[in-house]
Amino acid sequence: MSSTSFMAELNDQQHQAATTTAQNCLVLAGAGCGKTKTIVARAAYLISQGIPANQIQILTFTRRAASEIVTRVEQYLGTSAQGLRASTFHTFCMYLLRRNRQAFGLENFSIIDRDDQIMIFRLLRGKDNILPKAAELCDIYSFARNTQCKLSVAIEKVLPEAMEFKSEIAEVMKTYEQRKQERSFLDYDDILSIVAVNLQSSPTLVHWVSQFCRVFLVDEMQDTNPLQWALLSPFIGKSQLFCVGDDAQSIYGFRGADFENIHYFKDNVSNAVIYTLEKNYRSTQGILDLSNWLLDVSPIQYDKHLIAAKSQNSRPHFHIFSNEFEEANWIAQDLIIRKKQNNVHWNDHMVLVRSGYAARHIERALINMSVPYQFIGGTKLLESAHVKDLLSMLRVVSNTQDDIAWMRFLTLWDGIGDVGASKLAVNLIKCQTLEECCNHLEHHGRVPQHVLLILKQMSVLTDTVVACIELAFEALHEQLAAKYQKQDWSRREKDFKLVKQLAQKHAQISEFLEAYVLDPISTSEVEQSADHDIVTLITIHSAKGTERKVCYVPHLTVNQYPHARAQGDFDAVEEERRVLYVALTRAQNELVLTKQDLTTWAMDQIDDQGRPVSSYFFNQVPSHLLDVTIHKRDEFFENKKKPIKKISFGIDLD
DNA sequence: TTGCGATCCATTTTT
DNA sequence: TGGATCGCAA
Repeated sequence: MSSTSFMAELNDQQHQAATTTAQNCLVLAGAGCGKTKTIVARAAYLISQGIPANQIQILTFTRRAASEIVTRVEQYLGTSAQGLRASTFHTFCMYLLRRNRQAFGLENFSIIDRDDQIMIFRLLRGKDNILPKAAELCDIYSFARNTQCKLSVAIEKVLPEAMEFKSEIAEVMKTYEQRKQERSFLDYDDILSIVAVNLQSSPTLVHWVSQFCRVFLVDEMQDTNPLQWALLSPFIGKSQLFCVGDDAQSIYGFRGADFENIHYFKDNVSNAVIYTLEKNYRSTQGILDLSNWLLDVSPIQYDKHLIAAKSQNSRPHFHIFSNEFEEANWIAQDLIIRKKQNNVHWNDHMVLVRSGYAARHIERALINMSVPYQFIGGTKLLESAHVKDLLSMLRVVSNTQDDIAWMRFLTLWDGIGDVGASKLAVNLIKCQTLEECCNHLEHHGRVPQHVLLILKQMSVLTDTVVACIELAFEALHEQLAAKYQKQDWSRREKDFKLVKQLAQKHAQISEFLEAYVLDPISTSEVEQSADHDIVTLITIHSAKGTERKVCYVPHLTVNQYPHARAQGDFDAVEEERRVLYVALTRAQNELVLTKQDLTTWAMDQIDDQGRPVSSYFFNQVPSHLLDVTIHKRDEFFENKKKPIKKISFGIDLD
């Protein structure tokens, strides 16, 4: 498609935004109103106006959104958009850091992921049980970094009950930062922070960046947190800012995003022009009616009322089962029936879940019934324990100072536990070369000879990543097989093939490691090539920006929407509402909701004083918005095709 | 100190 | 369901 015919597809509002002459602007757009399309169109327009594609930087919040945009750009603009960059904030910052390490005061560094962070916190925290768990400390720390707030504020927000240990927590945080400094570790937040801090203090640096980033196109603006804003704000007046967002889809509060941020845009950017996109091209009116209703009953005024451009209509279906097993099986079966009867593609179907945990039930059913699927948002290939074990060898080869990797590697061997490993690691990071490290370990005697030999071999092969992975596998496979024998080793073993496959694209170990800390890739994404016709199982957070003809939203029970953990916290419950809103608005033609509880509605939970502390979003859903089907337990077992009776649901508010 | 077995436990979301 | 944690023996 040529870019001119692509521009012709836009409606007036989209066209106006895409061709604006404003230096800075904010596009407020509801779900399905063509946000991504407008961003792509903006890029096309700027290119047609003579701005080189490689001076346009698209920023997104998640990797998935970034790759979605890349696909759309390729689809619509083809080669004319070559050189256009679309990346997450993190990848963008890494790009800057790599291009000019000195400017950011960096020599060597290793990027550590959340697991590594947790490991450090675990070491620092010790075994005494008073302090919050390592993972919780990690969350508090990260929240404080992302919102640029005081520790006490972060504790209050993330884990209020930990307030009494504030001074101890502060001590741990201080040591954590020292430790990172000593080892040249950068955590996720450091990547953004280093860039932001340097940009703010150096106009030269801002100027340098703005030369190849004349335009920033920012997607999902509502999810930007103060740290990310600090990254963008130095460019006000230097580069163009074109930001797109929807406050009703703000679901990253836990990462420090405030859904009202977007409303402050005008205050922060003096000459900003605001555009609004209101027409929804994605869904049927029935789907939008339910979505609109969900926002309407919120105490927060979202002031959103999506209107469908589509004329065809269909009400969402709500299927109720007696247990989650039947719920999951029914979904798998329904997928099969649709595929057979309607001759549709698996591709047109998506199952949206709240968490990786929730996906398991569905996954099992899909596997049992042989429905081909990919799961996006679960445990990532390069985050799985066995792969990290293997990568720990590459890490120490790449950086002998990486004590976290040393510990992971050392604890694999018999006779070395936590304590022994950390003592050894202290000595190992004093060594200058890997050779020295190996000698030290040889002397110690617990790590097998042949493994040390392989380690030495790897050190001369740092620019042959695949060979290193093969060597590492040779060194570890026996030990790993024993370690994971009870946790389906045979399946895990296959993952190493995928790792090798990924490694082929990379020349240097360090580069390979760096790339995959930021993009650990879900296992099924590697296995299944993108054009495969398969069902997508996805977490709602990963699903922003995607759409399918038929969407299933299971687990619509009490304590799931809103989630039990959010109960009693007004902001958290409202964020849950937006999460559900995002899920509902993914569907183009059909929306199928399910839950596993035969009671048609539930009581609001009541506290000691009889005040409601939580509610279930679907408690008062007007009956005309949904078609409800109740599946009795025995029906499923007796005869799957037996007609099911329809009843009305909830209170009719008409 | 390690490593195993037993018991308990709760189970968001992403870079 | 499996993951984290605890207690105990070697």
